[in-house]
Formats: sequence, C-alpha cells, structure tokens
Amino acid sequence: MTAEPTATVVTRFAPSPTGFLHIGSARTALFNWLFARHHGGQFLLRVEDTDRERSTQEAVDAILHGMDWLGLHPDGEIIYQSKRAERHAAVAHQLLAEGKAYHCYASKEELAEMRETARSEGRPMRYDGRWRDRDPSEAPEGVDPVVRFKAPQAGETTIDDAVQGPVTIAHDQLDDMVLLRADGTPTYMLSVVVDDHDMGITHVIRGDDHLTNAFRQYQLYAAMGWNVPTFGHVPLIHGPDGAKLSKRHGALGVEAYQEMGYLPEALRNYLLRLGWGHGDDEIFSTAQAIEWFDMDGVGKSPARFDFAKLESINGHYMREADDTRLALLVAKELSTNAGHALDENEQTRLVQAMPGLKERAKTLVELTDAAGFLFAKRPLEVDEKAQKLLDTDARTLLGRMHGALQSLPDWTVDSLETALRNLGDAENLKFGKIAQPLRAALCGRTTSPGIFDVLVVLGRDESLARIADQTE
RNA sequence: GCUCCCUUCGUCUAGUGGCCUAGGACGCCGCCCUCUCACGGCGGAAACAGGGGUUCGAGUCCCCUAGGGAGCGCCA
Repeated sequence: MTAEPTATVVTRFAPSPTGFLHIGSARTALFNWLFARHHGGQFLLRVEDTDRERSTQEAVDAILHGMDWLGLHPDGEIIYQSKRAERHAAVAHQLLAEGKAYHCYASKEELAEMRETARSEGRPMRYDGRWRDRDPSEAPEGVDPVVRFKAPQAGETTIDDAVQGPVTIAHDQLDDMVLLRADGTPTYMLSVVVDDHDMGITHVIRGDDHLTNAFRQYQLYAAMGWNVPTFGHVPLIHGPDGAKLSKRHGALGVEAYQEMGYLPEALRNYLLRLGWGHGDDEIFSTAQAIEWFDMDGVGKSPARFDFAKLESINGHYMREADDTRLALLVAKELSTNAGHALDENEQTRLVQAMPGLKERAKTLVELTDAAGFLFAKRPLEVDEKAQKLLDTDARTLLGRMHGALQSLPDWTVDSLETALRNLGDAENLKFGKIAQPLRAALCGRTTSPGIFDVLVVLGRDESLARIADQTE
C-alpha cells in the first residue's frame, strides 16, 4: 500500500470490530463520507483489529452491513490494521535508530506506583520518563522492554481543529507513550499514525474522545517528518439526560434501528442534523447533503439523542417512499416476524393500500401492524375499542349497510361513498356513526385508512363477508 | 486529582457586534380540516447558565464562577 496523493481529500472511517456499528460511530462514518463526497475525494475504511482478543469477524460483518444499509460505501479496499503490524514496527525501529524512541524496562508495578504518587501530589498521572536517558546496560535481566516515544518535554503544541478551533496543550501534559509492546506488537497510537500516513489520509474526522490523542499523534508525525492531516473532532452523542448514551437511550447498533422500523435515509438525515446544521433546513436529499456538508457546520457541543424527532423524520420519509418498496419491506417484516409469507394477491393488495397506510405510520413496525387487517382471516379478531363500537344498534345498522352495498353495480370509492352517505342521510345519522362501526367490522380496530379505500382494497366479497360476520 | 473541550426554548439548532421584540424543526397545548387515526393548515407557551468586563451598542469579543463531557493503559 502506498500513499495516493492524487485525490485532494481522503477521509477514513476506522472502527474497531468489537461489537455492532454503534450509532455514534455511524454518524462519524457519515460525516467522513459526506466530507469526502463533498470535496470529490475518497472515503476509506480501515478496520482497527489490532486487539486480537476482542476483535471478531462477526463484528466486522456487522459494521459492513450497517454501513451498507446506510449507503455509506467505502472507496478502495478495506484495510485491516492487524495485517500491517510489520510496517508499524518498522517505523518504531526507525525511530529507535534515530534516537527518537527508547527501550523502557519499567514494570507494571512501577507504572502503577508512578500514577499513584503523581495523583497524590496533584500532578498529572504520567510516566515519568525514567528510562528515557538511562543506559541500556542498566536494563534488568529477563525483562522484555517496551519501546517508548521520546516526546518533547518543553513547550506546547497547537492543533487547529476543524471543529473545535485552535486547541493548545503543554508538552508536560503528555508523557512518553508506548509504541511497541513488550511482545513487539504495535500500539494503537503508532498504528493509526502510520496507517493514516500510508493511506494518504488528509482529514481525520473522528469522535471528540480522541482530541487529546491528536497531540501525541501530532508529535509522531513530526518525528517522522510526515505531513500532519487536518483533524476534526466531532462531539459525542449523549443520552436525553446529557450523560453518556445508554442502551435504553439509543446507544444501539444501526441494525437495531433497522429492526425498530426506521428507514436508512431517515436515520441518516437525523444523524446528519444531530450536531450539524445548514440554516433552517431539516430535510436533506443525499445530493443536498453532499452539496452542503462541510466541517464548519459541525457544532462544538455534544447533542442529545431524541427518538421523537427521529420518528418524525422517519414519518416524513415513509410518506415519501415508494409504495412497492414499502410493501416489500412490510412483507419481509411479516415473513420474518410473523412467519406469514404474502402471496401475490396479498402483495398487490398491500401495494394498493399503501398510500393510505404509509401516511399514518411513523415506522415500518407501525406500518406492518396497520396493514394487518388486509390479511386477517375471517371471522376477524376485534379489539376492545372496536368491540365497543359494535353494539346492538351498530350491528343492525351494519345489516342495512350490507343490504345497500350488496346491490351496488360497481365497487369504487365514488359509488361506495354515495351509497353510504345516502344511507347516513336516510337514517339521519352523522357519517361517523356509519363509518366507525363499518371500520370496526372491516378492520377489527378503530383506526384505519379512509373507509372507502378500505372497502375497495378489501374488495366486494371480503368486505361484505366481514360485515355479515358482525350482523348476527 | 490533572489537562483539554463544551454551555441559545424540554430536545436538535439559526445566529459570526447593530437586521434579535432571539428565527426554524421535533415535542407540548389550542383551533381548523375530518368517517377514525394520521397528514395538512393556523395560533400559543417555551431559551441566550450566572457574574464581571470591552464597546455608543453583546446571544455574538475577553475574564471568572457554575454545570456538563472527554482524556490521562504494554485498549482502541
């Protein structure tokens, strides 16, 4: 792998495969993707699997699926960090040879003690550099040393962060970080820098939690004489209470959002709006998002996750979504969750009912539920509220409706509406008194799409049969 | 403990010294539409964390306080 200086902007998403694609990570990926697309650059994916103990193939798959579902397709090949350990180590050895790194033989106990005293004395908890200039001949027997970076001790570094603005930190706050473990494997801090450099990354857009890491990484770039990428540290997503995002509050994998019935474009729109703004705009097409996205629109403060707004946006996208696509999604939901595979007739009926259905649902789960009456077997299960509507008067009225509808020459919204309104007038009833019992009989519940649409979608035979079921 | 970051309606945000009597969206409340539920329309309540400066003028600049967050591993 070599640096590709051809593209002006190269971003990357670098998750560690230790679980699902976390919602916060998904947003980070989205920002990187958008930034790259906006600038006509590249968006690369690097799997940070150097922690062999915790990394799993399932997690890699989950991340890939999540990104795919959200439509965040990476450019180029996926880089696996674990496969690059030799190169990372080589860089460490180069640093060692140049006197910019050194062997450290301090034991874990010593390190712990160091932190303890530092803390009690009110100093930062740092490695004190005891092996920094010590002669290697003093090395204890039988101890495998780690390689530490010889970080500058005086002065300070300022990073002009694309999100946070200029941030300065004094060098005495940073200790000599470990580059190579005692077993010779590279640490994260080394690997990221080497990989980002080798991959030609120009913009490192990642979570806020890496802000202080950026300074150590900056020093590494400097020691190697490499160009330092632009950093952009985006604030983390918080829960509704302002604290860390908990599972209950949305700290889930994107597949969980899929299961909750959200559309990918809705989740994407929501995530984009969370911590980024473009004037008063709320809804963005992909093209608009790409056109408008830039780092200066990213907010500096952490945002709280709000399901209510996600639902609202999802409702918007559901209403806009294609009927056939929605019907397919509902069918899938039905077959996986209810074991009910729709036949061709049912599928057609579902598509036909979709315009009335999708306007009333905020998620695919609600949509599927609302579509239930279409496939219900007679005699219908009637829920409690609907049952209440079907009192004796209503049932006799249903009998008359049955009579009036039975003789209709054609079964269309117009003819049905005329017939039923006439009946209402004749009986001197408000139309609600007609529609509600009819809805209860037809759907087994008190809410549904417009009643004429329901009749048409169900068809003459099924409608009349369902009405008849409730008249005796 | 130390360092860094953050702070406009309940939430997401607009706002880059006068356009702010602080705008939009979600949510909430009321009304309208109406066959139910939604959608849609109209209207309403609702915020510049607090205190000092700078300035003719501060939500916007500076300082302090408070609150929140992150980092401080031979994890990533």
